[in-house]
Amino acid sequence: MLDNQAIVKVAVPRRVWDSYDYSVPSDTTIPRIGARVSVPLGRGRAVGIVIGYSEESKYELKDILNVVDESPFLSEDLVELGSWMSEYYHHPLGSVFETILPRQAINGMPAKAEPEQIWRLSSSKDSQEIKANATRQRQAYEAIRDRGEILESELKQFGITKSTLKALEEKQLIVKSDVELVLEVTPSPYTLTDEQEQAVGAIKSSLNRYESFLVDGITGSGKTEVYLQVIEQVLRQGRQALLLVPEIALTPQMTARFQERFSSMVIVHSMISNAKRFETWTKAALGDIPIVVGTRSAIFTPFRDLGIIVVDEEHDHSYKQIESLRYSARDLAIMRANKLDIPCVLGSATPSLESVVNARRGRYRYLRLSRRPGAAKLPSFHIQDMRQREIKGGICLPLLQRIEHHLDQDGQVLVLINRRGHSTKYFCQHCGWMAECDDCDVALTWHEAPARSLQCHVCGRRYQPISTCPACGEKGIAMLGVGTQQVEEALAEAFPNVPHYRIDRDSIRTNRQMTDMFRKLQDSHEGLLIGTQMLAKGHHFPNVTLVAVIAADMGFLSTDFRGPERTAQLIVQVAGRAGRAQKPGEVWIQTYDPDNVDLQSLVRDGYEGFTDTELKIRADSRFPPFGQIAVIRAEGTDENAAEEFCTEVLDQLRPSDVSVLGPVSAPIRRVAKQYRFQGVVLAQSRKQLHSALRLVERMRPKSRKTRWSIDVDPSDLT
DNA sequence: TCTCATGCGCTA
DNA sequence: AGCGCATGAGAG
Repeated sequence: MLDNQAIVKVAVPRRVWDSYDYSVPSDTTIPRIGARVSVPLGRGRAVGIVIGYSEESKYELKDILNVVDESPFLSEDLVELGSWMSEYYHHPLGSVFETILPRQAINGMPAKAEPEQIWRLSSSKDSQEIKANATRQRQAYEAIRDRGEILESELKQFGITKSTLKALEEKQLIVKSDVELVLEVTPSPYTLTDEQEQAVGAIKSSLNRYESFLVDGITGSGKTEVYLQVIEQVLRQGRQALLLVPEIALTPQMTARFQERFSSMVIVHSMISNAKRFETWTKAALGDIPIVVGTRSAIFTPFRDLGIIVVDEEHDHSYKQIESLRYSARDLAIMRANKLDIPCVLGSATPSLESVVNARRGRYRYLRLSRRPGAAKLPSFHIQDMRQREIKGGICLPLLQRIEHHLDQDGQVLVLINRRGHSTKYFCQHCGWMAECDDCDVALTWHEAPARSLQCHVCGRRYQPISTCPACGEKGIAMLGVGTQQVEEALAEAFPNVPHYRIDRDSIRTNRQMTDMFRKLQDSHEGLLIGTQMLAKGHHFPNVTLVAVIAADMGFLSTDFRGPERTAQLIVQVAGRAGRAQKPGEVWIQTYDPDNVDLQSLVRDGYEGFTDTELKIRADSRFPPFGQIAVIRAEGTDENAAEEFCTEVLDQLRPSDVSVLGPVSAPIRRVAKQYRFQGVVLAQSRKQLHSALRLVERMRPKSRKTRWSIDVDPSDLT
């Protein structure tokens, strides 16, 4: 081997902690950082990413087999981000790149980007030539006509295929051409409020350098318009933009707003096919896509020249991946913006406590949008003490009367109950037996719909209903605990003439169903909506004048340190969907614990008041954002092995200057036959936390059946 | 992760 | 001895 041979450091997509060194044959051009290379690995081969170079290596090196990409597949900032993630999340470097890269990239698929096609009508012919039964063709034709011109990829989203377009093309009704990346912006139809103006100005003044902003804007205050205007500015500079959204299926108006405003945009989300994601990647990397809108994993999209990252609804927990590599896309957005020296905008009506504290400490610039454009008023909050009240379908009588009152006044009522199903307990009155999942340590939920069955809400397993108790043989089956179906049943009985709609995962499976239901509601005066947290996202309900929160206690009294935060966010988000028109709304929260401090401050001083109260509690307990936290989890079918390994890891941590709590079994001890144990690691500083975790990160359980993980900045302790 | 070497229990 | 399976280590 020659002395001066080039050596590349390659991250191989396997569960390994370090990069591997390979030599580059002298007749091969040295691959660039971020490029994929095919390398021999053990007996086989792998496609990895070049993450650096080296002068020498202590290993007997093998040559790389070939260079897959001439221009880098991952931008350099993503290569750095990958290494940073491996250290920060204490996760093997190779697995980190496995998470970052789309499947096709790991399989070595070449990154060739075909030019995007755009369709428009041809001048001469008219639509008479489309046969009456060719509904797809008509649909495509009309979409193209209505928009003037439209991307083929957008048409595909409406379910229009290449063959449909080809048929229209042959009829000479439409023509296609390659997309020229000319930015087309439809002017804003809105006049900005002073606050919006200020926010836009502040962000625009720091384009081209790193700064983070927290846009704390109540629902309806026009955060989206702020995003649109700053992104427009970034695009005018010829740079690209990344917008992260919680769950694209539930944020239709956000994507619609962007599509109306900008000509070429691509939607990426976690549900999209791998092929599509790969294509989007290669195009964004080449600079052929100006804006990418996507969920969590879109944070790993490579860009040629990214100019801004916006994280909408930054408090949303779907930004945190809760398995394997447990990253937070919101935190990575900040990291990535910092590395690229570009601004990062976090927006929310209910900012996370972390972000609130970061803003207060001056790490983020705080931008507040406290007013709604137009006359729309904010709802008022009230507590309904339900102690010693008669209860019907989970709702106490005074609240039921209030619902009646609002319905009489032609107002719609929204009832929030964050539990699917009919009854959460199914038991024998005679002997006390209760239906539980065979594979999990949880009670089964009784469902009337879509089929009468018992369901495990943890693993999804279903069971047939029974008429006699399997323990004592008596016919004494009864139910307790209220879910959406039971509330719906009770309200339908109480108000038989009012149309009611249930919104949960069982009743609404597609975005279309949601939209249809939403339309019906808009057209009618009266209406009862009963639903879960699905109500907190996406659609607004302008005719709703009363929001009734049925089971807030579960959340506020939850043992999880983030329970109250989540509950407050959910209530405020749902409240924000209501009463946007002239009618001011009311929010009533029924509770058995009216003196709860979190609840009191929420009702008295709104989300901001809640934030102050809850931050004091967090400060006292040294939990985030006033301390650094990680959770060690171990699970396996062998209960003792899992617990022992968890103990072993925690014992290794104890001597360092962190506090270690546990091991304890997880709140649900067994899920899908796996016994779960966990421990909490609390530290004063990041440095302390990470040097402690470094001691244990490479530990391996005795048996392969025991699996374990480190969760840095956990979103909850479940 | 994937692959291979090792070693143990079981059977004949 | 020979087979199947679980376990542990290494890959550059």
